[in-house]
Amino acid sequence: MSMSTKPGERRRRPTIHDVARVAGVSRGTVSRVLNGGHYVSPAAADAVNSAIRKTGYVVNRHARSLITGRSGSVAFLLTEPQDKFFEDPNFNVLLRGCTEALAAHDIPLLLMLAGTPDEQRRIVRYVGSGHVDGVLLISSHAGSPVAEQLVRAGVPVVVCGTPQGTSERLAHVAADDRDGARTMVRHLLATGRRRIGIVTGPQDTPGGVERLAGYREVLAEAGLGYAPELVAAGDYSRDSGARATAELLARRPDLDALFVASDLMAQGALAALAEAGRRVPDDVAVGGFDDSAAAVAARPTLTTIRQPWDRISAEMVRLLMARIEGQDTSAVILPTELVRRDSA
Amino acid sequence: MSMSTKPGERRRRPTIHDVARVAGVSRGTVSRVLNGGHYVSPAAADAVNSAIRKTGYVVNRHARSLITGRSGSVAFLLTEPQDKFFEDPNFNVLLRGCTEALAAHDIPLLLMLAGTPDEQRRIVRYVGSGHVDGVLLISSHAGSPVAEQLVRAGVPVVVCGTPQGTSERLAHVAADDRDGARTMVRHLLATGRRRIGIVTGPQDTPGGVERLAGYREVLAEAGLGYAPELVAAGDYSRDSGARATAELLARRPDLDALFVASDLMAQGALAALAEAGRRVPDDVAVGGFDDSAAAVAARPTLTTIRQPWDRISAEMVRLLMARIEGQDTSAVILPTELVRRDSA
DNA sequence: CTGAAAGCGCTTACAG
DNA sequence: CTGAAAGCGCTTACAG
Repeated sequence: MSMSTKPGERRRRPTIHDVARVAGVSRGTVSRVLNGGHYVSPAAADAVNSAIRKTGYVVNRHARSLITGRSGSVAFLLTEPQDKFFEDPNFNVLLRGCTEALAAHDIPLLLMLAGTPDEQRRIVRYVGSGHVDGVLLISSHAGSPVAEQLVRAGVPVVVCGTPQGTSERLAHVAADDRDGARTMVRHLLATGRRRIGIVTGPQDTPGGVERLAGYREVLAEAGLGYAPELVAAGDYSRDSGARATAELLARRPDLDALFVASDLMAQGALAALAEAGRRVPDDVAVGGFDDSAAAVAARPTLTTIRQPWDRISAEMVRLLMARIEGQDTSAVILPTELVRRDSA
Repeated sequence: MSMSTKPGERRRRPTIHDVARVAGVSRGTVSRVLNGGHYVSPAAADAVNSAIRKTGYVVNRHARSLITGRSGSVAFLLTEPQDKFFEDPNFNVLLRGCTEALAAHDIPLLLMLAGTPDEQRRIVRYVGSGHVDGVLLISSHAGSPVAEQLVRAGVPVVVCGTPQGTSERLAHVAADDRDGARTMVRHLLATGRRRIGIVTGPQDTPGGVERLAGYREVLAEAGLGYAPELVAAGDYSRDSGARATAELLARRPDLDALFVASDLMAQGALAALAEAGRRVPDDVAVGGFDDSAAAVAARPTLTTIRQPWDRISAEMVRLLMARIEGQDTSAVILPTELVRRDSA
């Protein structure tokens, strides 16, 4: 169909020069049409557009990026094992939200997975050499060195969740974990519960630490004190929620409520409670966290704390775009909300 | 720490020119060190390497790509709604396999999601303008126009699964679906079953069509003929497997075996059979397809057809690399294998 | 509104 | 082994 393109020989793609020749204008004029058509006569614009169609011209982004210093794309970077995220319904919502927010800027999102140190090296090098304009960094664990490496390389970065330790100055967007936890525990107290256990997230994640802190604050405030045997840790997976709950029941069979630091773990908790013959919420009230798809799918449906994922993703993109433009934006903390369903 | 970098003013990154100056060599020599160090004296190489460290130099990939015509990255492109894939354990395995196979070439994988026509346009434009060297295209549905658009734009593409219709000439890698189906149905026959139903995949997907075809072939070969009321369609989701199975049971309560065209749907089928009070495999034998994590997680564990995902991903990457090098590679069909567990 | 020209940061024959 | 030079395909002041 095309003239003598042997297999193995890539057809030379038309350049701006070919378009200019066909249109009978200079390359500068073609470029002006390509970049918004300002300062171009209608006649010239028409000629160029039809020449573009005739030649099948597509801009060479490497050349453009070399000059503008922009790639026109943004990375959504996961620095943890992929399975964990794909299992988590929050992740889906966040990914979709960011994709949509970027689409409004006509910017494609590139999802990058860097679960192993080896992959992290590769990705940091790739990103650091300019192939994206910025990074939306998703990592449940706080101390990841990737964020700092990227920042040091001069890449605009916005983190999802509150970074801990030295990297506190990173731009980030997060829900108010501690306040959400307080709200839930107050709700459990308000329904008359007094022996309230907690299944926490990992203690090296901000959500793990903050939600536990909120729980302790409210119990102290209610004069109930802190009982270590009412605390068990999960890793945000469904199974870990079941395991931790079984543990708590063994230690404190008189448990009358459970605050579980994620909906997915709460699903596991419900399974463990059913296995142990406890009725929810009659015997044990259960409160989750996230208001993810898992909360609605659970039986009974979960009373939970809503994280505003749509706003989180929108704010992440807004902050990142601002950083890319060179503004020195910092952090956004968003409020949570109690969602009452059947479990508490 | 660095000299007068006001916020909003990006620090000028060191170029090859800076490195050359510090090292006291020409830019050509720096470039040679960067590209493998051939034809460079040890002394010059040392000087360059230490100058790179001193300046914090990182190659500008746009400039490099402009010359080499290569971006050094590959896209893993999904042209369907993301949830569907993330729910599917096969997807995880395929993604990991491709990531690893590319890592051996030191090439980062860029995951791109293009579920909506709008996103597809954006991604096709982005990819077509040269930002990746090739595309691994994942789509359960056959007729996606994305593949042809990419090929027309001159982008090397390898498809997972057998493309249907006009795009048959696309390079692709697939398991032998039809033969796998034949193997499973023969196995069910060998265990004495005679009223064998099937839950198919969507009939606009190659797996949906081919696995049904294999089922029909073996039944014909066994002289059992084809009973339309033994056939129900699912969409590869767990729920659809449950629904289709309930339907079949209503139509043919005397069913004694079920071939379900994916493990995930087979999990749904098991749930529906349990609900209907049927014992598996005593009353109804169940055969799945994929040998995914779902097969081992199911109760009873699933007898299934193993798709060699590790080989599929390895072959996809191999074909794509060959295409990128300009070779005119075509298709690879890989054999499947019966895996016996408890359900049949 | 338009063209000629400089230049983005690299790689790669080409001479030596 | 090394340097000077051309050139990849674009954008963008600069004159007109």
